[in-house]
Amino acid sequence: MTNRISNERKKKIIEGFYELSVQNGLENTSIAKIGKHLGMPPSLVMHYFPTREILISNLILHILDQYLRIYEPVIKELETKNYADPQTFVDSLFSRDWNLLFDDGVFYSCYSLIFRNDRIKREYRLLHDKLRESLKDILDRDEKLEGKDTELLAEQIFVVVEGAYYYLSMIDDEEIYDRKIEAYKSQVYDLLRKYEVQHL
Amino acid sequence: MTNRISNERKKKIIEGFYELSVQNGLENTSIAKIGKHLGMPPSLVMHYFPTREILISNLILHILDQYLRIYEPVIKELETKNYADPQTFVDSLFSRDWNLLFDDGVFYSCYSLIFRNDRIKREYRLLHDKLRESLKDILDRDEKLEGKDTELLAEQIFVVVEGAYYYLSMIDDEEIYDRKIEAYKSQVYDLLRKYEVQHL
DNA sequence: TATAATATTGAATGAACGTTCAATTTATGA
DNA sequence: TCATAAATTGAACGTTCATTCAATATTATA
Repeated sequence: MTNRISNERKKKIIEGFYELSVQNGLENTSIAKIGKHLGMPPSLVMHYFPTREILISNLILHILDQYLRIYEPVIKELETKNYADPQTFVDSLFSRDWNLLFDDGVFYSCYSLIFRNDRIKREYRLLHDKLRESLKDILDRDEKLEGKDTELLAEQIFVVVEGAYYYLSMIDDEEIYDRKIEAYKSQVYDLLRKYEVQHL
Repeated sequence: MTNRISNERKKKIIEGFYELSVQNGLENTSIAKIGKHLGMPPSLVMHYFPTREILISNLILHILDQYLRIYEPVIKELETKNYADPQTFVDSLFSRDWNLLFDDGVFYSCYSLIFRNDRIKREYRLLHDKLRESLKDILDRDEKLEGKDTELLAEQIFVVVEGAYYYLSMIDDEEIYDRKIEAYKSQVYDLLRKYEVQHL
């Protein structure tokens, strides 16, 4: 392959960028630092990513990709089993596991860029809409929700999930954290129940 | 007063910092730029805020202060009238007005700092807890909610509000924006209704 | 009014920034 | 194997950064 080396390098650079951003923050991670971290001159970094803006843009694609990947196994499992259990999906949304796989600091740093960069805004929007659609698909397979506005329900569930993690990021105390996450989870269950009951 | 000039200067500097951050982003606003913006040498900025870190810390206090001030009139009104109408408060939470008074870009930029700065995290936490307490106070005055877990209700309402604005920041289309905000509002109304009904 | 404290200036610092470029090494395809 | 293209190097660019400092102007206090 002509561009095998190129692709590998690009991947390594973005990963290095991500790692350093987790440690020191996005705004404190320079091209020179990335180069040093990977044992290459900054000019090589710029050979693959001509400007810092492009570099950041690719970092964001990487992050959004990782984010989507977190949901993948759950979505796949539900698809192969061909059995849709919304509760399982909701549980996985609130599971601690994937919180460890992902650094919210970098995610929110990049998120804050949407306010002055329309392309980043569009990419972020796309990710969130994809996640909502995935949930809608799962909800649509639940017979108890037949004929219901599952799009709206999915939206409402994610609003709770996203508001929950926004606030949870400020909580250090594990006990409080766990208590709150249970409260949020039951808030989502209530939503599900409300929709199920409605057609009686 | 000995430090009248000092206080005025400090205020002006923070306000200038905020204004430039709205325009160009927090990470692109340097001490030199703040000085130029206000017609003073950078050394004067540093005379009042010895390091950039202190400057940012004060910017955050300023932002949190502004944030709280948005809710103040509503809270005051409800207190003086001594009549608690949760719905009015919820409406004001979703009113477009205060969205114009406040720049979410700077707010989220500062928010992203909580992940690597414990003091900032604590300050952000404090703000959010204050807001939750304010809502709880209002809910407690509603006889229909007597004996209910209003603390939990307030928490659940804010989770929706915060999740809502997180997602709404990605929406440019006014029509979609308005439609979504109505959906989120009724989601909160449902929460209120659920709690009211429960004791029947 | 004299003195001490504070506010303000402007020049200077070295470090780090993103970026450019010409030269060199390595890999690829004919 | 040879030519061409891609990968890699290292030095250099001008700019901006946060910060320091000594000197001067202004204000407050006694």
